[in-house]
Amino acid sequence: MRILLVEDEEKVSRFIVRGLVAEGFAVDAAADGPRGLELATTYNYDLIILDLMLPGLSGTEVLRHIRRADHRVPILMLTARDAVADKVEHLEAGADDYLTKPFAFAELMARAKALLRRGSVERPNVLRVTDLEIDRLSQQVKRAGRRIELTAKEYSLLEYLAANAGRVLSRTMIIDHVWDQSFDGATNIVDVYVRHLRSKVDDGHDKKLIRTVRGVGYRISDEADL
Amino acid sequence: MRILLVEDEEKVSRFIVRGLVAEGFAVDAAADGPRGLELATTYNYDLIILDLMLPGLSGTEVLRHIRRADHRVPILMLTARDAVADKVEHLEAGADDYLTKPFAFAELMARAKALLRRGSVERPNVLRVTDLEIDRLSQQVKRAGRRIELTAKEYSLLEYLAANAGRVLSRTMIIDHVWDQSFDGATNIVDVYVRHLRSKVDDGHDKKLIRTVRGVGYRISDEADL
DNA sequence: AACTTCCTTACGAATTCTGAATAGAATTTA
DNA sequence: TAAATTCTATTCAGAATTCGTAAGGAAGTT
Repeated sequence: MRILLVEDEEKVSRFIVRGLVAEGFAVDAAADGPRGLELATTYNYDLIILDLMLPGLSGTEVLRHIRRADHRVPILMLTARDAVADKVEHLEAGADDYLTKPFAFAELMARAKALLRRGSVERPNVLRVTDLEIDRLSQQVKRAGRRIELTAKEYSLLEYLAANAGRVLSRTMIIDHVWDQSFDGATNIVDVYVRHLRSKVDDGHDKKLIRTVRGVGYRISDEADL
Repeated sequence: MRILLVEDEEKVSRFIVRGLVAEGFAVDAAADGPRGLELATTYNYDLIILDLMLPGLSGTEVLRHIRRADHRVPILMLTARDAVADKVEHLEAGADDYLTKPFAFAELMARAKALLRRGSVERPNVLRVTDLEIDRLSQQVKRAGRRIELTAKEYSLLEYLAANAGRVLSRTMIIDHVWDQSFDGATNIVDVYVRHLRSKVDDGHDKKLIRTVRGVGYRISDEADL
């Protein structure tokens, strides 16, 4: 899951980014409006968190531009406490929810998750592929009942594969979801991490779950062949 | 434990805030009705202390709005009036208890604690993690029967971890809960306090209770591995 | 002044991330 | 079929990040 944060106050930005990353999201941060708009229109985010008061280009304008480009990405606005009148305006302009500063991070997280849930058909908390079990809340993974220790990136990749079990995911799509914008060029990072995952998830098991689809990408699946 | 105080008289407000903070609560104060209502509906408080006579929006109205939003948070009303009729009216409107000014702080505290206890099916006064015991009322901590002296911050951190035993808490969540928001995202204050706690709680014991979950945060747990 | 508490800073250690290099497998072409 | 080509697997080492810890300063208290 990839999130864009557009926030000029560096302290606040770092604070939020840190929390989101710990929750397992890939986060891009922009410190001003133009940069935020550029990122928003260049990449596909699952959620955009947008501060209203920005230098360069106001959050309001960024919001309008994004919506004009017909991006349906959920947008969570951050507003100053006294801008009550603004709220209505922005919600009409296409924001999906708002939060007044200062706010507790847990509150931001709750609203963000609510927005992320909204669009998706159903977001089960536990993913299962045969004897592989992924608990999204605690970010814990088991295979055949045994706990598997994964790093943040490994978990993020496995979750993405498992959430799309049966479908082939290209390296590009994988990078897009699991890594942040710094990965544009040619890299074999996906291959390397698939290797890591296989050694932890498949090695020692008869049934291999992570499969290569030559020329396309990777797929996790319990089915014999698709 | 988080308390919202809505009180316009600054002297009274400061007096109460100071007392509550000394008792170990995290307190937000609002000086008028609209601000109080906004805070009340935005965050989850464990208790709201609400003055009846407020500028902007009366306490009565704030009370109704909160209840209309179906918040079940306990509400303790403060008023200078002594009219029995009012009491009934407000209790019917959803207030849980009532205190007439002037009052002794001890009495406010007693009623507040009573209200906090009442709703707290899942907020036991004593937290236990194996041989670690945390008494929330006296704020006393024991490990293996031996008393442990903690500073206010240390206690607050430990209590938060123990209240969420088994769950991983991110640094951001911890800062949010134990410190004020708007902390520089780059600080390692949590790490430092975890260190303090470990030296007092875990050092000298075979079983380490406070665990690091790399890339995510910290967790207190007695289970071998979760 | 001595002590306590809170917080920052700094730096080494440990772990994770990443790109590159090489080996190997599958597919296509000759 | 053999060779060439394309794609994937695996390993490894340095970069980057994260974590643990010590030391010390600021502010308040005794």
